[in-house]
Amino acid sequence: MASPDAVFKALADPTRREILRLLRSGPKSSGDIAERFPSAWATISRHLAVLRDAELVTTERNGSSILYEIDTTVFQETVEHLLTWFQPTSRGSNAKRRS
Amino acid sequence: MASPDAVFKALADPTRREILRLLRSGPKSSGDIAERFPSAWATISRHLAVLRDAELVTTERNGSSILYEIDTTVFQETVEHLLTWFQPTSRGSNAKRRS
DNA sequence: TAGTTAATTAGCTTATTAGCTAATTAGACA
DNA sequence: TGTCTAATTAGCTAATAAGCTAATTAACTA
Repeated sequence: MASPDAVFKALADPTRREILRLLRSGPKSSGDIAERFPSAWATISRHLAVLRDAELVTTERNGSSILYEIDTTVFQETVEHLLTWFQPTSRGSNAKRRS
Repeated sequence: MASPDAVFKALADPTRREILRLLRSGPKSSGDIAERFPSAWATISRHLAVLRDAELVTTERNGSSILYEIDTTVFQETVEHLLTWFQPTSRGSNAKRRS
């Protein structure tokens, strides 16, 4: 399981968020992704490795290329993680009440 | 409005996430927060500044001290931001269909 | 097997950030 | 005003990460 650290760090970079955005329309190869960004292919490749370490994407070989696919599992866990911060513990006397 | 960049970067540090966790039980002063962490007060102070820049906390002076309070607004926006990544755009021919 | 294409890794530079101690600011209040 | 206390900012070091080009790996195909 990916650590929250890895996930938030991965999401902290705008290029990586753009890559994820791009992958919403379906799996793409490293080269396909790279050519839509001004950065060098090697740079994109490293971004992809970061996303994979964070388990935000999965890979699968398809003939001569490798397809990157968005994995929503970790997104869901992250959202749940964030949701736990929403409501105060409500044990403290200065916790605000819902109206 | 805080940028997603600032928000995710702020959340990427475990100490800052711990601080937010602590603030769930109610507003606390910089000193109160600092004494629960092994890091120096100045270090915690900088973490608090990062959280404030990301608009994850708000501050309010209370007598001789400054109270930090968690602000759930940006959390909500962030969750919504993440939710938009959940479902594929479903416009692409290789987007998976829901079963 | 040799060559070609796809992709990653190596090795470097530059920029950012976490941590520290010391110095400084900002209020509160006698 | 002068002095205490709370908190931040300054200035430093070490670690991390993004960017590049060049070198290397991995797999397909003639």
